[in-house]
Amino acid sequence: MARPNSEHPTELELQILKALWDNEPMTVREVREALELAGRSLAHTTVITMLSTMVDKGQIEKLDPLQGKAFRFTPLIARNDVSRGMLGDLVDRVFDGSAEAVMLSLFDVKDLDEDELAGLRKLLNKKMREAKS
Amino acid sequence: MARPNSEHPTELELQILKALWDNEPMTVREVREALELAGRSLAHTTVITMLSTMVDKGQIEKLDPLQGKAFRFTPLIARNDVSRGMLGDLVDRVFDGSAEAVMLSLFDVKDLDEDELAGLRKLLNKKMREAKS
DNA sequence: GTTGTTTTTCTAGTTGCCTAGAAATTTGGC
DNA sequence: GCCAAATTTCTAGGCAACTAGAAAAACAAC
Repeated sequence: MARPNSEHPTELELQILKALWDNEPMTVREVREALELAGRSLAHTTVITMLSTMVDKGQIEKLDPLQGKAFRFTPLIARNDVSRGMLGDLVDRVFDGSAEAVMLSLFDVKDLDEDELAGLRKLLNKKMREAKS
Repeated sequence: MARPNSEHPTELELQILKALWDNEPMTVREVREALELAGRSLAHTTVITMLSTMVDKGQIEKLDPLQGKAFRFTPLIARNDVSRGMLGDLVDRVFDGSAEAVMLSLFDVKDLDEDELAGLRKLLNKKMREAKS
């Protein structure tokens, strides 16, 4: 019985994607340095292995070297698509699809001050105006 | 921030917890049937193994049989704590802690109608009134 | 073209999650 | 008490994610 295993990036894949989204394309060495800064120290070969599997999965693309010898990598999937997908998955799996439940938990998770709450309401109002047309 | 238990239940653990939250305590057989209804057919022994490890992890508690021979299991962790923890984790990991980004994605994830949006705004207004005191 | 560095390929191991069978135990029915 | 059925214990294995070393290949520089 195969696991449902949604096609969301794993934790390390996500960290790598975030680095690439911020600054694409990157060489293996650059990715490794970015991970180091993010507090994840990995061997060079480990990063290579990860990038290879991510290419196999179609998450990123391998670009030929410009002048040197190092391949460069660039993301093939969009940040918004990934975050939307992961949020949607969580909403369904944990909150049984209830947006209200998510919102309530969100209040608990982060201690939002008045300004932030006002910002959220602004978003909401905008969305409501859109919904009426 | 709210990050006491960084150990989240796994997917199957979550499914079992949801069954228990809805209807505790439950025997192994009852849990297995609930999982079956949820579309996850497992061998009896598999369910037992899972429940045992969940007891070891402190997620649930094993209660002695009442009249029969079957142990009963009841959750030790609250639904709200788990969902809050998992949402908080996602917010940090994927959305870099931005509640606004979550909200925007939430609009994309679910096609909320006017009533649902109104419900969300109601929640928000209530929260804002609370924030002022 | 030889040397030393960087990068890549190949290979392999560890861990956690999930899976379940065989055997042992317990219970209910007769 | 004895047997069949249900339940639990013990044990084991597969897979995905993550990790990285040794060896090979590519390159820069002389």
